[in-house]
Formats: sequence, C-alpha cells, structure tokens
Amino acid sequence: MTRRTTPGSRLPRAAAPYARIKQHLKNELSRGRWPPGEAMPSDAELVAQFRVSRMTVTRALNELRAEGLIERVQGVGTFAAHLARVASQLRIRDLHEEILARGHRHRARVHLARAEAASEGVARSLGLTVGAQVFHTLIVHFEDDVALQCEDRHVNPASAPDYLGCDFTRITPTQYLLQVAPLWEARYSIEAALPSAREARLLGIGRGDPCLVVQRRTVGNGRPITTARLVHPGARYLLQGEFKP
Amino acid sequence: MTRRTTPGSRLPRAAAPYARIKQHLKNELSRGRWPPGEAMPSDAELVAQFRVSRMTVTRALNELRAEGLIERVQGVGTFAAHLARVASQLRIRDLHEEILARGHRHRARVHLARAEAASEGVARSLGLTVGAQVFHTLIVHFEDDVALQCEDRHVNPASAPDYLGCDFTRITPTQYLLQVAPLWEARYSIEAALPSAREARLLGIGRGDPCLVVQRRTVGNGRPITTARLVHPGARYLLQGEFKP
DNA sequence: TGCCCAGGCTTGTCTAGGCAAGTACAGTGT
DNA sequence: ACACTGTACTTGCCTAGACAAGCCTGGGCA
Repeated sequence: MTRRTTPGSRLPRAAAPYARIKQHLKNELSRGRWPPGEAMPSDAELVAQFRVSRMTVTRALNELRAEGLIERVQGVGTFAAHLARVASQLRIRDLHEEILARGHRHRARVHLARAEAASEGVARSLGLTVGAQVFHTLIVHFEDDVALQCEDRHVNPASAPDYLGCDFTRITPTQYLLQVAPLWEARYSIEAALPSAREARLLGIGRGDPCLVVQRRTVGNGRPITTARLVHPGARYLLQGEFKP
Repeated sequence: MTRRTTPGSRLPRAAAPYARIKQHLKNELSRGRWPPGEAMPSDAELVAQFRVSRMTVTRALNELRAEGLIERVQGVGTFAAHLARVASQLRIRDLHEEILARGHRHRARVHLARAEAASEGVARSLGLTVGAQVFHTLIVHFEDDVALQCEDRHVNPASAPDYLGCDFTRITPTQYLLQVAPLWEARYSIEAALPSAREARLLGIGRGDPCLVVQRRTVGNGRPITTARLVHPGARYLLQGEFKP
C-alpha cells in the first residue's frame, strides 16, 4: 500500500495517523467509555478500524501508556488505566528562571561560602564520614529586592571540586551543579514550618510567619552531590503545577 | 536480516536492542559527554553503530525525548537537553492510598455535606453564575486518629449530580469524582499559611501552627469539576517526591 | 474428577525499505 | 551585493510482514 497524500490542498496539514488514533482514544476515554480497568480494542481491531499498519497502532498505544492513560499486558490486552495513580505530577521550576519569566530581576546575596567539617547529619546524607570536608553555602535570593528564598546548601567536594570558586551572584548553585554533574536522581520533601531565627532575619520576616520548606537531595552516578534546604516565606511564595494528560 | 536469538542459554534475558541503545545513551549523557545543547549522533550513525534498523533507533530516541533527556529537530539533528527544564517532577499521592501504604488506618469525619448557593469566588472558579447551586463538603481525614487533612471542597453539580448521596466515610471525594468524571486536567498550588480559626479547631492545632495548603482545581471535558482546599498541619505532614530519568 | 497440553488469542519487538518535510550550505545567476 | 536554486543531510512517519513470548481456554487423557 502506498502513502495517501493530500495533493494540492492548502489545508493546514493532515494530522499523522498515529496522532489521530491517539486523539480518538483520548476522546473516548475522557467521555467515560471504557471505565478504569475495562478492556479496550486490541491492536488488530484498531488496525482494521483505521486501516493502518500495526506499527502505527503500536506507536499510538505505547505513547498513551507512557502518559499513564492506558495499561497493556502481554498476552491479555489493553485496558483503561486507573487514573488515580497518575493524577498528580507537579513540576518545580528553577527559581532563577521563574523570576526571569515573570519579567523581574533576580539577585542573590552570599552570606556564607566555605569548606567545613561534615556534621553527622550532613555526612550521612552525602555519604561522607563525619568530619570530612564539605562545602557549605548560604545564599538569599531576591526578586526585585524582595527576599524569596533562603538556600542552605551542602555539596560533596568529590562531585564538584571547584564549587567554591563560583560567583553565585551570577549563576545559581543549581545551574552550576547541573553543568558540572548532570543531575541524575533527586528526592524532594515539602513541608510547612517556622523559620529558624537566622532564616527569619535573613528573609526579613517574623519568627511566627509560616514558611514553605523544600528539602532536596540529588544523587548522580551513584554518588551524592548535594543537599539543600530551601526556605520560602509563605506569604510571598507559591509552588504551582499542573497535570494534563 | 533475521532476528538474533539467544538459543538454549539460561541467561535472564537479552535486553531488547532499543532498550540497549537507550541505556547506552543515558549512560553517556550522565557521564557528561554531550553537554546540554550539544549535537548527538544522528539516526544514521546509530544505525551503523548498533547494526539495527532505523525504526529501532527511532524508538529509543523518541522515548528519550519523551523523558525530556534529548531534543530532536527535524532537518537539523539530535541534541542533549537542557536538564534544568526537567529537573523537578513531584508526584502527589492520594491521601487514602498513602495512609494505607504506611499500614495505618484511614478514617474520615464529615462535618458538612450540602448544597449551597455559589459565592462569587466559588462561582468564578467553577464556571457557574453567582447564586447557582453548588455542592459543598468539609471533611477531616485521620490517620490512626491523628487529624492529617482538612478538605474543604466545592463540586459542580453538572459534573457529579449524585455527589451528596455518597458515604464519604467509605470513599474519598477524590476517588468518587475520578469514577464519575474522569479527571482530565488539574492545576495545583502549594503554599505555607496559617489555618483559619475553624480549620485549627477541626485539626486540633493552634492558630499559629504553620500549615501546608494545597489548592487544586480540576477540569474535565472542558467543564470545571471541583475545587478543593486541603489544609495539612505542618508538623504532621510532608509531601514527598522524587525525580529519576 | 482432575491434570496436561495444544491452539488461538494477545502484546512486544524487529526488519528493510520507502516517501515527506525541514534545514543548511554551496554554487549560480542577476 | 544579493537573491535564488539545487543538493545533501537531517528527522518524521509509514508499511507489510515476521517471530517471540505471555495468557487463556477447551479438548483429550489418566
């Protein structure tokens, strides 16, 4: 069979068959045909219905599975997914980019940048021995002169030996570390808490003002890279995200 | 060319060629070959290197792109992605499942479940007119008798007419709504804030205790379904997530 | 009755080739 | 100096067919 092209027509563009199949199944799913767990048409049926080769159907279905909308079981069939499992994926943007995207100016003030001996907690989370050398920075980030984040970070010297040589008023530690050691795994936790006395002072808020605290630990190539405690004044900061299949 | 099978060998299983190509490129990327934005091998080069057909290479590369690790531009080439953009995905699990996963018991107390006239704010976020009927529930969720979440929810009657007929001590509103109206888009915001007087009383905490507040708005089939304000005591709740390419 | 096994279904993966469409660049003509 | 054109290279998408491997069921046998 040969490719069916739309000859002289000036239509925007015929959607690719695999995309049409995908969209069709998405529409039917959103209309509630095939409730979660129910069997959907097999590859062979879709091949017959859309008059395409099986590779094309396979591509559409594999992408839907990657998006979490369907499940496929070899030897059994294709099923509508239980959406609850996939219902929430939140994207956290880099603070620097976020400020720039709002059209504002980003400024950083470095309060601390030195090598220290690792305390027990730091040593454990970075996979070092207690007392080993570790880099420690404390930086406050401003959006148009409003303090937005207090970044308390420890870095494994083995992963970024030149970390302290950086000018953190020009590049954020996150950006630098991404260049030096490509990020390969990260764990987050987000909680609401009160700031420490020092954090309250650096951020210019009261000790009773609630803060959003993000703790992040990244590991690359099996070696811990950095841990960070990011404290944001609750009144000035909002994490936003969206989920769209 | 025919398929190369591993005949009688009892090895676990030979990895599929597309998976091997994917893994190889991931490894090289994590080692810092091809810094962000740099050109990577073309399809043709990978075909020659791995002795596979182009479809196989295409599949590997398309999946890497779907994961955000590479970028491809028609007519130009394949490039290592700027990882900062993808650096943070957070998954939020359903509270009920989360509690069960910890091996604890989930209990809900319904403080309010009735139809009301929509206030201005509620009407706007649900796409209704002011004064139109809207369902309102206020439920506190407990993990082994410890209050973990105060859920203040408004529901569009057009999306879930039988919402109030539900027994929310047996099924969470989220689960019910997912059954009735397949979730199709959601927006979140997360912030730290102080609880209202009523929320503090219901959760059994002080008015000065910081809380993690999640606001969620879901839309299905172009029609708003529900908005929810989820208040968690900061001392008892932690959002966790991880990112792994 | 209970067990085993052979079909017949499903999805998983691959091949070898093809045309379409976007880009970059060198060469040509004005 | 500038605009155009052809060519080579890239990714995007597709086909027709094949074999592999997992699952289920019904028929035959002990």
